[in-house]
Amino acid sequence: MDTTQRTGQQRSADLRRRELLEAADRVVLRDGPHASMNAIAAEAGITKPILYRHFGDKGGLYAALAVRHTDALLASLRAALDAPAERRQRVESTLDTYLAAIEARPQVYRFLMHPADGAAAPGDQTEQGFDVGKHSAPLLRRMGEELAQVIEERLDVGPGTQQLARVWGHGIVGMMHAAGDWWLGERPCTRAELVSTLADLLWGRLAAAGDKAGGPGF
Amino acid sequence: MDTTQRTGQQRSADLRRRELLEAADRVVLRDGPHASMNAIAAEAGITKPILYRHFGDKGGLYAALAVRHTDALLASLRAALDAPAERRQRVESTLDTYLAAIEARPQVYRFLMHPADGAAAPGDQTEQGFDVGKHSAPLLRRMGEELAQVIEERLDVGPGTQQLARVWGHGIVGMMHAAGDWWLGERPCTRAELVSTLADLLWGRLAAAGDKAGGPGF
DNA sequence: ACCTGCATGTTACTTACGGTAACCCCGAGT
DNA sequence: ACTCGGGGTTACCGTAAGTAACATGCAGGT
Repeated sequence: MDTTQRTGQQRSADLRRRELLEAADRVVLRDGPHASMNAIAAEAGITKPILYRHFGDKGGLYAALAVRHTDALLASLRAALDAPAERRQRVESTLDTYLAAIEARPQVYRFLMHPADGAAAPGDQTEQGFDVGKHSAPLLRRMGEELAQVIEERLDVGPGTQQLARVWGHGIVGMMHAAGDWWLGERPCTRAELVSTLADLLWGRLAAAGDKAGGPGF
Repeated sequence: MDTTQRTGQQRSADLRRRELLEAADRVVLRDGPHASMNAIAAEAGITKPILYRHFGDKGGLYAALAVRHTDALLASLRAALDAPAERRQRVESTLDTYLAAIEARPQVYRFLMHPADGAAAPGDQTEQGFDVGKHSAPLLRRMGEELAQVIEERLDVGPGTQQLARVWGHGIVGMMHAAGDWWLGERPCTRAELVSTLADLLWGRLAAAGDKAGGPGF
């Protein structure tokens, strides 16, 4: 086959793939992460085997979907993180960007945080341990690494910066995630209040606070 | 039926339930969260319907299992949190207790962090939104609330303490969780180093750090 | 002794879903 | 006219959740 033809086929295949992803997106956003391959295929106007030809298995499809959304969110976060402003301002802006994203499209959020679930084939277990320590959604890991890199590049904390940056990166992302998840479920305050309170925490207000009268102190 | 007989039956049922939970525990710890009801029943020396009679459905069984382990872990954490010592010491001790627990029994950790997955019955969806904002494992929520309560009881941060305590509680727990998960997977440093670095983060070292030379600062 | 009530247990089934094998159709190239 | 490859379908398998109907064993009342 010559180059032109091959390109044509490639293009067509890529377009098809995109259409399928769009359809899958609609279904997942409508039915949640438990959407069946049949449902997705039906939404796309085709049948299961085609999905499998394109994505291998359910994990592959979900991974492809997740990468799209994750890339988009990470781009927004990078923008907030790179803006020219004071550090506190930037931290608040990044937190707010993340929270605004999960608030605007909770379904996407829910989907991204859900681990693939389709990794453990029967009888695949090496030794007796399965996939310990890989619970977190890829999105969290990627955000953690991204933030770690920014911290390492920009912050001066003496020796051991690299290690510290990674710990802090994952830690801060985890803080943001957990607080965001809880907030999204209960809505106990405005987004701005949440952002400010979290930034306060990062700014050491926990250490600075006084003990409450009467107790042995916290 | 008179009281004696009823008590006897109740006791026996409770004992049976405990035996079943023990068996389920063994299987889940051996095969991971994907353990089938058949496997669990086999381990207990019985068959499926009995499990269903006792626990309703798979979610029920898993919830019962999770509560056991969660209670145990929370008890340890409370102990560390309530020890008579300086605040920083206590925070570090609590972090270390958590990390030691997930390090010692990663399988349990993995299981606890895994959402039940068996909540979405087909056709149960109210409106078009499913269970947005309830992604986090029950363990995380419970730890967050617990910590929030301690903070609120012990810390003096002026007005709005209650709200702030809950945000911080969930935030700190999330930080601990994400950092712990990452650390458990990559083991980039010792547990003590991780604890110390995280405590540093909570103690405001992020805000206090200087900008790296050459950049616009973080 | 016999029947009744009830918890305990079983086999065998249904349903749903991920994944796959085998076949089909149609347009392009020779 | 003929085959050849890509896009598509039907029909199927294996597994696992959940259930219905049937069997068994042990109290207690008559």
